[in-house]
Amino acid sequence: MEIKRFKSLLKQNRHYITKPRLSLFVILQERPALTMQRLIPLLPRHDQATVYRNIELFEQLGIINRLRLGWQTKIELSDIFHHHHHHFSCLNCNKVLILKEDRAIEERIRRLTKTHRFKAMDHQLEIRGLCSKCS
Amino acid sequence: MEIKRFKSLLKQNRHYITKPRLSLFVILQERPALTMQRLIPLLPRHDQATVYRNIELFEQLGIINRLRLGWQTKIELSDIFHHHHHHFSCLNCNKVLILKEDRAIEERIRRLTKTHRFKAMDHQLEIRGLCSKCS
DNA sequence: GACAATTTGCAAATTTTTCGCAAATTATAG
DNA sequence: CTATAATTTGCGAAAAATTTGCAAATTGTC
Repeated sequence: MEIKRFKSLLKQNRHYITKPRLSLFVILQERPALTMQRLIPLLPRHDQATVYRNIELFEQLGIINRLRLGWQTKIELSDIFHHHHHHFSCLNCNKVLILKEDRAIEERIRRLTKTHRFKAMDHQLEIRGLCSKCS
Repeated sequence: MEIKRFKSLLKQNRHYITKPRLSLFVILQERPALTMQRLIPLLPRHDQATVYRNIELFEQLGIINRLRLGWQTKIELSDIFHHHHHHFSCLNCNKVLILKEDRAIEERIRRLTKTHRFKAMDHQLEIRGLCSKCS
């Protein structure tokens, strides 16, 4: 269960396990990349300030990533909780398609970071264009 | 001169070549990825509404890209005007390093999009972590 | 269960982005 | 070069998005 790891991640960092945090996590698990505007109404029992504060916290803890996909900034669970993947976003219909991780690319990235002496923590690849329906 | 191509791109799309647009373009050429907050004060002779409107226009025309680099959303000229490249951003000092394009990755991406029947227009890769100074 | 610490919800403030419109600027035609 | 038509700008104001302060509620610890 991912939720277990979520909880222990909070504990490890001395944050409380609260209802708003749990619901937020569950929603993020169920849905693909979401904008803030879509996310907030999905948590009607909690204040939007709470959502903002927890999204901020989750980002700091590496639980989520904020990505610019197409024209919008969206939020999604990070690789710790989802399988690592890349995105294809359609500039016309705004849909996002998940591309599963590609060995060759991953390997190449690992090399690159080594050469440059970075300590890479994660990476994201977005391909933008038109999906099969829109082109 | 890039500025020539910039102008003809505007013309092609029946937009006027105006002073605010020219200064905006020049600034974007001179600087690496910028946030809106940094960009606006760099154009003190023009209203921020004008900057917003033109950034919006530039994005539609593909002149710029908005990227989420590290914790911030930044703006930079697109591949049409810069050499295609990728980003490494440091989560500690917020600096962004440019990684020049990598043949292997590019090739792999081309394959991927073919397989999925996307019409890919561009793509971006961001590697996040700690730079050599911060790690 | 009691106590201490953190978090929440709410209202209000702040920041960011957008809008309407008159005046200025730009392109086009003569 | 000038007149005309169309677009864009600057400004103030509005709207939207995000953050803050603080009392009350919730959570973790003993």
